[in-house]
Amino acid sequence: MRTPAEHWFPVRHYNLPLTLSCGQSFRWRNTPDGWEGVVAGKWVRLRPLRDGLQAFCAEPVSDWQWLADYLQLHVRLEDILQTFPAHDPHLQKAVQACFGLRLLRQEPWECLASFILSSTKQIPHIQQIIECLCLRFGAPVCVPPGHAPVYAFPEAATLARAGEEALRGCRMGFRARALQEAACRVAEGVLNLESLRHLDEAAARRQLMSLRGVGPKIANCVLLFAYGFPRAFPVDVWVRRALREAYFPRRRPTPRRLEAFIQSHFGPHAGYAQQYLFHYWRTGRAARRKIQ
DNA sequence: GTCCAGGTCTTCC
DNA sequence: GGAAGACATGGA
Repeated sequence: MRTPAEHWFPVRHYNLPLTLSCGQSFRWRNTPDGWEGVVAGKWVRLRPLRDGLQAFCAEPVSDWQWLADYLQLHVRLEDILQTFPAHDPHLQKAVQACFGLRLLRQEPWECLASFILSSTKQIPHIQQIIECLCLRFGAPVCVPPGHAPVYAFPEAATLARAGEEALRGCRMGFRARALQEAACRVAEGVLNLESLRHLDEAAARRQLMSLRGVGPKIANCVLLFAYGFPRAFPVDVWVRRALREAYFPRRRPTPRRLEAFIQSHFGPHAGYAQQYLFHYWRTGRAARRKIQ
């Protein structure tokens, strides 16, 4: 009989619901008992509790560092926020509205595969596709007694073997080809995702963009959410909208000028700023227009 | 029925 | 180098 494990992490300024639901990861579910997901192959339930987070696992855990790393609990949010431009009312409003939003440090393969599936899809659809993928191809993980079965994110080798047609069965459409090819490259070791940790940002981006279906946006998502490159700045439809409305209301900047603006304006933690703008624009646009 | 979604690739000028 | 269209699917 395995004994479940419980742990309390002290941390301040950590908005757990926002962090787990803001579109950087896709497998967390809000249940009456807390937020449930799979990290490092383990089923986890998380709850905000006092000045910290309470974690619950179905198996014994001797060392919780893997979860602290995933949640980036050592990061002092105030240190990051103070690097943001002081005179930027748009970003300041976004920070106020989304205070406590954090960036996670995800497993590279799951992050890469998830964002390959994200192109021109709404977040709920991405979640549906990934759930289907885990159900069909993922290994079962240990859950509490009586809990519905939960599956890990599938290994690259499993998806490589499954083939494109089987992947299409998860309703991912044309993205199946890119996912299957990426799975093959990773499974064969042609692309070594672990080795990217030792490269600089530009070199790691080039490696990721060598994959079909991975352009600058998806590469930047992986650089930011899985490898923690703090300046990586994914520009999707919402962030492009935010940048145009807030900083370029009159004329559209060239891609080169936009890139220069991003890196000079948002500073060393541009990626964090991006996530605040993304979530603020995506969720609060209608309400914000009423105020203006 | 039409539009749009955490894009990318190809073609064409 | 940049604009336009194709690519699948589902929800609003």
